[in-house]
Amino acid sequence: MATLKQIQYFQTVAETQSIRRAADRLAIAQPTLSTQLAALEKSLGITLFERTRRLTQLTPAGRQLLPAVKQVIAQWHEMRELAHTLSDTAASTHRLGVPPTLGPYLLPNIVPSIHQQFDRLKLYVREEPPSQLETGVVEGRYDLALVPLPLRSDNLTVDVLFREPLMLVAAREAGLAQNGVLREQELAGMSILGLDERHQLHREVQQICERTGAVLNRDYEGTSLDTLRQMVVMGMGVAFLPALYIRSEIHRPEELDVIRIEGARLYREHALVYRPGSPVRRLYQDLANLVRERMANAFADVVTPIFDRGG
Amino acid sequence: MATLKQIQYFQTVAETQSIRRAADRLAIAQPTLSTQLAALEKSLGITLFERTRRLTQLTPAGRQLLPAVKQVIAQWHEMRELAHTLSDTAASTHRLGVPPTLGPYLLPNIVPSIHQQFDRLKLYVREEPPSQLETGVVEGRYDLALVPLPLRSDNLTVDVLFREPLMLVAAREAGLAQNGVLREQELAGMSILGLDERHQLHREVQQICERTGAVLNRDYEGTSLDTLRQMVVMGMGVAFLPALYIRSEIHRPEELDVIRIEGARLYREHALVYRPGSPVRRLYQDLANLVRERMANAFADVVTPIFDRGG
DNA sequence: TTCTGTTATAGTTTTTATCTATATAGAAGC
DNA sequence: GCTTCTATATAGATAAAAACTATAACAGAA
Repeated sequence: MATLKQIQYFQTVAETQSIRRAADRLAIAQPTLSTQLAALEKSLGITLFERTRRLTQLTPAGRQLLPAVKQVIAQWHEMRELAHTLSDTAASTHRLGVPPTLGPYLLPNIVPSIHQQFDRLKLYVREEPPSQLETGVVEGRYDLALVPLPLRSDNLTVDVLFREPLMLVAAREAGLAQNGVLREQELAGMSILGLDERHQLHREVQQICERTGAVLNRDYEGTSLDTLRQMVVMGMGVAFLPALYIRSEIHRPEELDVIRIEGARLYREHALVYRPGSPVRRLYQDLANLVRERMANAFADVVTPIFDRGG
Repeated sequence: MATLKQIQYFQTVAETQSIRRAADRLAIAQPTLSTQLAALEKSLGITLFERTRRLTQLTPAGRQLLPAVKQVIAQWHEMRELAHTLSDTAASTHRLGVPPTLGPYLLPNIVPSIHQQFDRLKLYVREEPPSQLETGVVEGRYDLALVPLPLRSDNLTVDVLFREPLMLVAAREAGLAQNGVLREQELAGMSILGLDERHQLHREVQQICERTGAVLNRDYEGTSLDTLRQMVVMGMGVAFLPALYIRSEIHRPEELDVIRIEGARLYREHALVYRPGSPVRRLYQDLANLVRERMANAFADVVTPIFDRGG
């Protein structure tokens, strides 16, 4: 079928102009080379060499085939070189999925650290709703994903990363903020703005409302955290926003009050998920740890890294 | 060592996302494929696939290696396609050497016929003195050559092609031409212009002079047939010029007389030579015949094809 | 749990690549 | 013209590998 070995033999004979010398250079016996050469010629349907006693040189057809043969060998070497580079698993491009309510506010803070620690690792990042991220990982469209807990699917490995508080945000003129703190009971009956139900945050806020007696306003729903913030600024109500978003995007505290709710378990939890069978799960565990450490070092006042659950 | 078969297997598994389906498509047993895949992964030092029960999909590293693998296979197919084209020996480029006193005046008349009969054959033509042409063929710099007889080397196959008369050419005003014919005896003592001794024609004319009693003028020697003709036109003497040259280049008979010498064996003979071991000697014999036939059909009045000697 | 479908492993057979030994045939030397 | 030298080809044997069959292991579905 014309093997790679055979075409390497071909090239060597063409270079040395001698079957014997080529056999020496290839460290094989001369008859082996003769037969392999004959086999190649037969499979190609071409006489490649003109054998005389003095020297073995290319026929016109062989001469013209040689560049193509060299191309094949060159491409093959290139492939092996690439394989060698990729044999360090941290040198590949990994497809990471992130939810739109987390990715833009988390990644800018951790991607530099990742590139610092894994200098040849590349990330291909896409945003999607968490449910699609999960199926995306299961189906192989992603290699790993950041998703909020709890998970829908149970056949993924879960490395819990950190807990992110949800803060109540209100317009300044509402005058809700005493000293930036509100007691849980005061939430009862309050009208809360949320995202539309395609977002995971919709359900999270809904559950908080059920627990605290607040009322989720379904008349107006935001399509992104930014529109939600705008709705609050315009005085349409109050909303729960994630701490990392607030830290990233709310730069004019004069317009908005950010209020911590005393006593309530108001937070969401994020995890890194990947297929249990992934041959590079060690790398993903390392990445998870890197995220936790980065959170502990630079965002301890905002989020709570979780080191001991999952994985 | 990472064989072509293995990387084809790799590609098929990547496409089908299943070892079993790939094995079916490749018409091999599934365990064979599993084993070969494992061998490839080992030799590359990479885990290429993430095997689950449901599907077998590429790892990040495998995904990035795939394009390189496809390149190798594509190049290989290209090579085989080229080989298929070249398997028709008449589809190659053959290196043809010609002497400067024949090539320019013969080739324009036969190359079209060659391309007509062997439509995919290509010729790479170079001019050199006949002695260098001979060694060129022996040493493999040429595949075949047109050379004048007799040959220096005896280890070449010789297909004699045709006999080309040498005609005496004189300036019109010399008044030598009776009815375009001169008797051999009248040459005695005549001063003949010739080419310099690097040309084969120098020796040929020298022998004619010795035989007929003419005198070769060594004071002025031409460097090409064209300069020799100019010398005759300028009245510096008379010269023997090959019939094919005369037919090609002497268009103004008013300036020059072309004279046939009665009784003298005034001609040179041309042959096609190539290495006896050449695997395409059949093609070269066909080419030789084509030249003879072309000469017989279109140049019977100028040259005499030789069908029965050599080859 | 059992059944089903997929991949991996074990053991065997077949194929192919390789070896050693030797034949063959030009080219060079005597 | 014969012998010798050197290169390639051929023959037969051996080793390596690629293929097969049978079966184990294992996850997901019924």
